[in-house]
This record gives sequence, structure tokens and C-alpha cells, in this order.
Amino acid sequence: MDIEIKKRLELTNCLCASMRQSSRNISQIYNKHLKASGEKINANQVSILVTISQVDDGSINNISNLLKMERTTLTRNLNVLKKAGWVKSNTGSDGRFTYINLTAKGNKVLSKVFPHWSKAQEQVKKILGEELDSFQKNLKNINTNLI
Amino acid sequence: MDIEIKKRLELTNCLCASMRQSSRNISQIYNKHLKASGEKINANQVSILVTISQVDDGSINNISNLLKMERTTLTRNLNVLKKAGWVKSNTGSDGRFTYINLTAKGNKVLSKVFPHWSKAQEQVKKILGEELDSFQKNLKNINTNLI
DNA sequence: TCTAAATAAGTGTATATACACATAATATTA
DNA sequence: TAATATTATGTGTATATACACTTATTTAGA
Repeated sequence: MDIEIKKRLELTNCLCASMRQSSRNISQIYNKHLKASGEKINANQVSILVTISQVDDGSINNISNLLKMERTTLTRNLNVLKKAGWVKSNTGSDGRFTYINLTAKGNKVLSKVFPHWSKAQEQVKKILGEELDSFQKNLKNINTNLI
Repeated sequence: MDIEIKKRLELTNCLCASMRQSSRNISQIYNKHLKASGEKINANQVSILVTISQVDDGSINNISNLLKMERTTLTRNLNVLKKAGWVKSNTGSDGRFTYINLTAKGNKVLSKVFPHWSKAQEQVKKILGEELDSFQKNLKNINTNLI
């Protein structure tokens, strides 16, 4: 017994699926541009590095809240960044906390990849055209109110 | 030497990062609702099942094009769906092709989870409000023109 | 002060994603 | 027809994601 046509039609307009698809597509664009930098880095890693660069001695919880990224996901992502030498971590006086900071190398790589990231950003902006502002507003709305 | 403030500010408005964040957030909403169905299924799997249900004997390339999902990604995702018994595959006269179809169980699970998916969809629609149409248009625009 | 609660972070496991490369089958062409 | 090109798919590897559970440290309360 097949699912009814009406339900199937509704399901094809799934906002989650569209969102994931866009996320994949946009990520690939950014990653292609970043690859041209010669650094083995991707868009997700850039956004984590930038966030870390904005906070002094941010904890894992700290950074994961700013990124709205599941803490355990961030932990795994940080391992990759540490392995690359872009990030260092150390324990504070309160032994429960792990403080995260960029290394000099991490700062350098951010500067280096910036122009390539910028090209990707421009490409996506161009596609959105005059809808850019409303689109960004919608994303912010989702990321703020969806909990 | 830290990255310049100006560049850092630009990087914090990364469309890719916002997109990925929204994608994570929305996916979690859908998955929470789907979990209430009692089926071990997620939003990504639902969207793949729906696409398969729309095509008779679609090939892997076929389905991956419709989903705009990397072929090798789809292959791995299909393995999970096969293991769950929702999808079957068979080889045609042209031995290169693998034809994908839903099983009866796959159809049944789609019907079963539909109301839960629907609640998630409503929740996200509500947040977008009157911006829904323009937002969907923008996503479609991205998914069509970003290559 | 000793114990229980609270807080911060890590690990096990499973799925999702994609690039580079490998394999298998069919079609084309010399 | 044998060699080559094309087409369809799979595999190796690495990263991303998140839920359930565990561990370690500190704080609060009896």
C-alpha cells in the first residue's frame, strides 16, 4: 500500500530537506574556494577558528554555545583543529574547564584563507541578490528561535 | 599576529556557517518529532525514502540527482535504509545499473511517520511566518543555481 | 568533613558527507 | 573482434553530527 499522493506531495516540500540540501551545496562552494588557498581547511573549520579567535580562554561549553554546535560535536571538531596545530587547549585552576585558544599558526591560516573565503561569500551573495538581507534575517531567526 | 578586526567581522557573517547552523537546528527539531513516532528514523532518511517512492526503478545516479546529494553519500545512506528493510535494490539487464525501490515496510514507515514530520514542518513554518514563501524561494534558488 | 548534587568534558556508537580512487559492465572504434 | 572509452557504482579515508552514557572535578548540604 503506497503512501497517499497528498502526503507525498507535502513531504516533497520538506523544509529540513531543502535546508540540508542548501547546506551541502553552499558548503561545497566554500570548500572549493578554500581548497585554492593550498591549505587543507574547510568552511566549518574556518567558522570554528573565527569563533575561537573572538574569545579569550573560552571553554568548550562557551564556544559550543556561540557556535550553537552540540558540545560533543565541537569536541570532535576541535581534535582535528588541534591535530592541524591551529588550536591549543589548557586546563585552568578549576580542573573541570578546558580553555581553548588559537595558536599563531591558527591565526596565520585564518588570514591566509580569508580572500578565498571572501570569493565564496561573494558568489553566494550574488545568487541571493537583493534577497540577501531577508534571507540572512530568516536564518538568524531560525537559529535564535528554534529550540 | 592576529587577524585584522575587519576581516574577522566579515567572517562572522559567513553565510555557510549560518546555513550549516540552521541545518543542524532544523534537523534536530525534525528528528525529535520523528523520534516520537517510535521508529528509528531521521529527517534525512525520510526525504530519501520519499524521493525513492516517486520514481520507479530509479538508479543511484537518478536518485542522487533528484536529491542533489553526492552519489557516494547516497550509496552509504542507502546501505542504512536497506539494513532497516525500507529499501531494496536490484540489477537490471544493463549490469551497470542498480535499481532502487521502496519495500512494503518502507512505504508503511513513511505513512506512519508522516504526522510527526508534519508537526515539525508546522513548527518551522510558524517561526518563518509570512517570510515562508520568500525563504523557500531562496532555498530553491540556491539549490538550483549554485553549481 | 563526608557525601550527594551539580558542572564540565570525554567516549561509544551510529549516521551523514564528500573527495580520490578502484572496479565492473557496456559501448565505441580502429 | 580486440583495445579503448564511457558509464555506473563501490571503497578508502577523513571529517561532521548527535544521542546516550561515562568520567572527573568542584560545590553544596547534612
